[in-house]
Amino acid sequence: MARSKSFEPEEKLEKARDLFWQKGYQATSMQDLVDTMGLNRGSIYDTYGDKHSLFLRCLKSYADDLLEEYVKAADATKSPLKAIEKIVKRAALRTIEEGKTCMGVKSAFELASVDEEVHTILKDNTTSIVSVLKELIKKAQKADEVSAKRDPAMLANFIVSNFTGFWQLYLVYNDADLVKQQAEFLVKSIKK
Amino acid sequence: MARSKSFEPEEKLEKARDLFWQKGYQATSMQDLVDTMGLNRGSIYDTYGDKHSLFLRCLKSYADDLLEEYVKAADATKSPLKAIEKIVKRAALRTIEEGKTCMGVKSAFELASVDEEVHTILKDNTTSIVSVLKELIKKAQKADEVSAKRDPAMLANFIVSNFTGFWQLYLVYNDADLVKQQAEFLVKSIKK
DNA sequence: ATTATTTCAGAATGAATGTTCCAGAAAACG
DNA sequence: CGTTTTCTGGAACATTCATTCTGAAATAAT
Repeated sequence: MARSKSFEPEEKLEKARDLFWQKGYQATSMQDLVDTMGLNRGSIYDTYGDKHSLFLRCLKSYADDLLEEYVKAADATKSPLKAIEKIVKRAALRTIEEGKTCMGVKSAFELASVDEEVHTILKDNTTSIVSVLKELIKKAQKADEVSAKRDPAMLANFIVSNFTGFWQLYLVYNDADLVKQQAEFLVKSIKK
Repeated sequence: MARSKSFEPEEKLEKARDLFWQKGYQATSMQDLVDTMGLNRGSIYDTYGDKHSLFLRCLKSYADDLLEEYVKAADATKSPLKAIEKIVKRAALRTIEEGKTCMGVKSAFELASVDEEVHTILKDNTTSIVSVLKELIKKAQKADEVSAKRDPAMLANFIVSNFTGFWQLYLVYNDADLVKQQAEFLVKSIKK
């Protein structure tokens, strides 16, 4: 019988994901991937297909993890407004602490306009995250923590689009306090 | 005597800028530039230097034009709050109407973390635009159109970072109404 | 041990890349 | 006209790229 696979595909995928995440799609070469994944060229092509397929799997995995984090944060807290606050603060912290710009945002601006598959992944993911926030906002409105006059979908999109703003500000200014300040004001804007 | 230059460097630069703007830096090849600028390879290298120098000139020209637009919009209106509103609505319209994502935002996410010169251009430009908004906010506060409690610099950054959010939302959803809605809410957030 | 399959290192391929270079045509002015 | 410079098309060059292929070593079950 045959020799069995000796590496963990998911584990190697994570290394690829981190590399794409850091460098972007185009700037990452197959040689970079061979070096970073510690895998043979042939093994990569056998297991994941070509560079583009590999990237899609990485992006999908990133998006799934991200969504899961939001879902968990939404569940973990009693007060819906507190949950929103927690999510916003968490987003600001990720911006500051992760050494590299959100893979979703980066990929959106690099590829979403020319790569239909990338666009679909990002659109679905954004929609899911917006949806989580929308439900929280509805709950917050019922609990009278957020003005009922506001459209929940609109607010949810506002929050998510502000996260992209966090990344851009931090990319340009490298100023952690500035991002925290923005996050605080975002929460204030939602409340009233 | 010598033959004089038969093309207008600034006019050709504009074509290069539009191409970089649409495709991004890495995805634009010298061959693309030769085709689009309608110029010989040698002429491009003679006049603008290599690809990277050409890109920097394009980005600088884009950034300068953008800043000028903001300055004009800030001057043209009597009421400072109306000027801010105008600028925000204008940003939303640009997002919707221009066929391509803001060159500054795109370049930021593609290059700002690895290209010091790009980073400097974008940082300076952002600072200038934030500064224009900051002055408007100060005036609006004196005219009692905006709460004096808020830090003008913080609000100015909030506005600019929301513009990036506009681009991201439109990139993902292609929904003009959504962006307009976001712009309206942004203005509301500033006022109170 | 034999056989089947996966691993690996790296060569080979073919296309695309940025850049330089060259020869000739075009233009401006004496 | 003759000289000088800039234009052009395109060849040339050296890299780099994604991808495929080769061949041998490693592994696992018969």
